[in-house]
Amino acid sequence: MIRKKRVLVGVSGGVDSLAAALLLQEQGFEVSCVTFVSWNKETEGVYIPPSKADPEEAAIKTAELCRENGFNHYLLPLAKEFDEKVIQYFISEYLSGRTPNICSHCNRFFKFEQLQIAARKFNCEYIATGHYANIRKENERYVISRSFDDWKDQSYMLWQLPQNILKMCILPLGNTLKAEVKEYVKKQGFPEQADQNESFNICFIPDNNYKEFLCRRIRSLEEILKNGELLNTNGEKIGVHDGFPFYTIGQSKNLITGNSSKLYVKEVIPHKNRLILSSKDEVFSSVIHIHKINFIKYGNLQGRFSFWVRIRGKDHGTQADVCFDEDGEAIVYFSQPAFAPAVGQSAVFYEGDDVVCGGVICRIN
RNA sequence: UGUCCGAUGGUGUAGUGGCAGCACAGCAGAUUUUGGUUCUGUUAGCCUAGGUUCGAGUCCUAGUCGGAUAA
Repeated sequence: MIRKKRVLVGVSGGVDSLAAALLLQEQGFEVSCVTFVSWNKETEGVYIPPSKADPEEAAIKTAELCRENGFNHYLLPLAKEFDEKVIQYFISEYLSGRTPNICSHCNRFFKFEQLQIAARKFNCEYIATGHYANIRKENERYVISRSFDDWKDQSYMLWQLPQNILKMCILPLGNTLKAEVKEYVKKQGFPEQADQNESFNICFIPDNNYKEFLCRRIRSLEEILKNGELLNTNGEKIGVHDGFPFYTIGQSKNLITGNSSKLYVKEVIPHKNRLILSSKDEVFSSVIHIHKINFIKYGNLQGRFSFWVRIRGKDHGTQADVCFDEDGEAIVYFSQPAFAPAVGQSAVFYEGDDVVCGGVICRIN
């Protein structure tokens, strides 16, 4: 008898990863599941509101659910790794005046990497998640492309994945609509999971207050940085702010200026704890620089190309000319100015539905 | 000191003697595997004391505060 192919599915307790596991089982895989406990009550700075489930308890419930359905299930406590790879990065980026694309970073340096490590350990040749995107092999390369469900597409968050991970990665939901996934999970006998709310926001900041998180994590941060200057584009002081890490380019919330029209953060100047504000028109940029490029569809590109570029998750994209240089950096010339590209965010390049490559925005012109 | 001008939510402003509006900020929802954006809803105000009037943010008088100006 031919041995079934083994796949390790990262399950969070939500609908999508559960659907992925069930679908793979239907397709004839031997399915094992793993749940990471990325933080717990003791993790510094993480506050779990009373309304939210304790991550350890939630993981145990997920484990029970999987085992009841005949899956192997492994529970991995990875709070230390998560802290080192994800939370530290998050903090240091904000303290440097950048805006980290934390999900994208986590997928690369924590989630998929740990899945790969666990797969080796548990003797699985494939890994899988409930992400909405597709992976196919073409010309000896593994190519990520947009999901069939245009609205749910998560290919933007996966651009950093290296070929050796993509090679062993299966995304079973790439050709399915979210509504179908919910229906499927319900039919399989999990109505409770099917009706769960979408996960959203930064996962380790359940109340979505990242300012409070930073302040809990770094003692007296607020005290040191309060009363920073708000300047207009003429260099005139028009107010004060709570500290540069709590703002990002394009932001208009939480700016008390007394100005009668809406103002947006145009520039963050960390060493002076200063924010430059302007009207919305002035926050558009035509040229951005990117680094830390990861090539997906083709190997190293050199020279000038025309691609669609997305600079945030829910961005339909902008046509742009991209010039790659020899140092692994690139300059992006948008055909139409893009609103509020922020240093630290991901720029992902598409050719049709395919992800060509991505990079981290390092400079705005 | 005289004269003139002004005072309306936290901020900036509209308001023929007839229901005090608008914008920005704030707050609350919606949306969202990142930040942010966007959308919807909502809190909150006539400097004080008199007077005229059926009725005063509006007209009159005085005061308080702010600005301008003259010596």
